[in-house]
Amino acid sequence: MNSDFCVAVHSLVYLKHKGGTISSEELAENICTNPARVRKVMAKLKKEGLVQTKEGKVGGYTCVEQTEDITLYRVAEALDIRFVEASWRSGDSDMNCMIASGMADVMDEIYLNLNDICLEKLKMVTIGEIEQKLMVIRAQRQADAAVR
Amino acid sequence: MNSDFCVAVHSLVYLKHKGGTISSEELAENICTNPARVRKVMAKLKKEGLVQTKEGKVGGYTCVEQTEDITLYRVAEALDIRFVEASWRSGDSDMNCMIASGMADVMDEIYLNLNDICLEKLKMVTIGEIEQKLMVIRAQRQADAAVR
DNA sequence: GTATCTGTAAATGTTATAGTTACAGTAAAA
DNA sequence: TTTTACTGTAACTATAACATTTACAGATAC
Repeated sequence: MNSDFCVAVHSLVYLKHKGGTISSEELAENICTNPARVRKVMAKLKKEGLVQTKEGKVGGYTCVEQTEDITLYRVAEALDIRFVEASWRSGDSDMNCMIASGMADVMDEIYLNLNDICLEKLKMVTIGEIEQKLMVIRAQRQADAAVR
Repeated sequence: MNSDFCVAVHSLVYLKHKGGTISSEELAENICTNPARVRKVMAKLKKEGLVQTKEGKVGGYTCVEQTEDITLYRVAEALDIRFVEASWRSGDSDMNCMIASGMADVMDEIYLNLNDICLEKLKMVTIGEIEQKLMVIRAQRQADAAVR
């Protein structure tokens, strides 16, 4: 699995938290990657209406105004992420063997099924929740530091 | 995700279906990979008692006799497979930013959670069921061919 | 003792993934 | 209207993960 999903989620949390219009360079710096990669990922999010973009000077990315929170499911769908997938397939459909000829399809089906379960689970997680979780983590860290 | 899981499941189905002792070379041929890879995977299955091995002449691998069927969960555990995992982590724990410093951990937790769900699901799938599914597929193919 | 297997490691190819560079198109601002 | 600072996108390079190949020590049947 490639990590575009991380880039997308990280970007969305950052946009939501900071507010306003933010460039691919600033996002890339925070994510620790390069601006071109960020732009590639964000372009897909835009296509699905999860962010707004603005070209030209003072351009960048902004959160779409919305009452409801974006789920990670929508992010995954926008990027067409496959969480569970095997690039390699065993056997060969041309072989004259029930197992060798059918195994790859059976495994693909299993992986597809697992992937669907993951997507379903991600309907329960939102960008807002992740932002909150990060705030809690920070608070804990500060509390720990104060004790020392 | 590497595809050792495919190799393991394919091998187990083959062993169960054919019966007897089978060499890594025969398994590799059916799976369409190389014997060394098969042996590496099978060694882990042996460690967890999912197959028996025999070295020397007339050696090879055999199904463990068992009343109950092996679940794919046990196979995944034996190989220590991570179905959902990102090799790449965004941000940097040393950065002075709540998001950049905490994001990787939050994402890891999400992936770990998804992985657990997948494992749980695989408790519901057995080697025997896959064997049966392959037999059904073959029967369908033969029926289709007869009609033509 | 020889043949044939497993177990394992080291070296090599191959493919997927991330990074880099570059440039056309767009829009604000000088 | 020219400059500046962005996005969008493509082509190329670097790196890391993955699979293959080769090799050989150890085990066991014949």
